[in-house]
Amino acid sequence: MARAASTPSALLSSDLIRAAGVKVTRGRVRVLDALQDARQPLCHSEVEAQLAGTEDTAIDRVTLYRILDSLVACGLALKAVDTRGVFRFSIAGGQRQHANHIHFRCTDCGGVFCLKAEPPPPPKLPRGFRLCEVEFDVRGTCATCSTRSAA
Amino acid sequence: MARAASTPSALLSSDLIRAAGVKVTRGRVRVLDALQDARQPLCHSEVEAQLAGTEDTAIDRVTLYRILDSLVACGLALKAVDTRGVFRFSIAGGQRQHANHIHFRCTDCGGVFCLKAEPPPPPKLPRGFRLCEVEFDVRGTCATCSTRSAA
DNA sequence: TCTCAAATGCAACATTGTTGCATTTACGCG
DNA sequence: CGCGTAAATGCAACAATGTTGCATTTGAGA
Repeated sequence: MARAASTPSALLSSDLIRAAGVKVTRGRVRVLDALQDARQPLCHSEVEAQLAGTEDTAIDRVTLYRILDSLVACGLALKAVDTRGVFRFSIAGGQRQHANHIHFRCTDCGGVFCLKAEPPPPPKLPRGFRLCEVEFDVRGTCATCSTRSAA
Repeated sequence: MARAASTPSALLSSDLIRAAGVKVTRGRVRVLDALQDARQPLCHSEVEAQLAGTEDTAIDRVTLYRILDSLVACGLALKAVDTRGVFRFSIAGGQRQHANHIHFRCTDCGGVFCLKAEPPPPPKLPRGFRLCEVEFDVRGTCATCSTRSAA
């Protein structure tokens, strides 16, 4: 059970969605809950799998794509491409919580893991260049994929 | 005509391929030529389009995928994902020149600039994780785009 | 020249994502 | 509370990208 009834997250999700100015639907709440429960960005199929674990009715594949895009459009989620070329979605945390740590990207499963180390300061830029964002990515194989390929 | 007969690149391509330890085939030479002529990484369809501009026979779609992967496997090309989730291929310059510096990616024009600073050492990974590659990307606007947007 | 592993071409398939359209639903309003 | 409407959903079909299996061709070493 990904989200226990004791946690008030369901309320929070619907509030967030309402505050974002879009309709509060069961599908959006469930998807946003799933993204919040996840500790790493999820791709479409992973969200689908998460929801399938619920006893609730399954969400249509296309609808899920549209829900994810709508969450991105209204600023509640972030969309990024993983190393396999698949889109992954994560909750858009309040204040750019992805600014201050390093991402490990598994080249096998495409998973993204947040390392605890903080990224080094940005280097000097050539004259006229304007800095916007710094991203420190480490690529390799995660523990699961490493053991599987070693077998 | 992407590659004039006066340039010795065709020879160079075949030499590179031979030196890489794989068979020198017309397809590999043509694809490597196309990648060398390109000033940006090309995706599968773009390489296909380039080759279609030749009067030579077209290369099969699947074969092109395999040629691109083989060039990557033997170290002659690099494979990366673009923002749309599509794989793009570029020639792997002489000695892994992308391993030891930082990339500045302009969010306006999409251009990639190589900064002279060297990336910091990789952080500690969780148990079982296997490191493969480290990438330090800085995003923002380049000098040209900065002045243009300021106008 | 001969031989064989590697490369190619073709067909079929898999995965990811999109579009069109009919139906259902959220939610503001009387 | 019931209505009306725009948004959201479900379904089918399609599009783009990439992969697998297998028969045939070819590069290159003996």
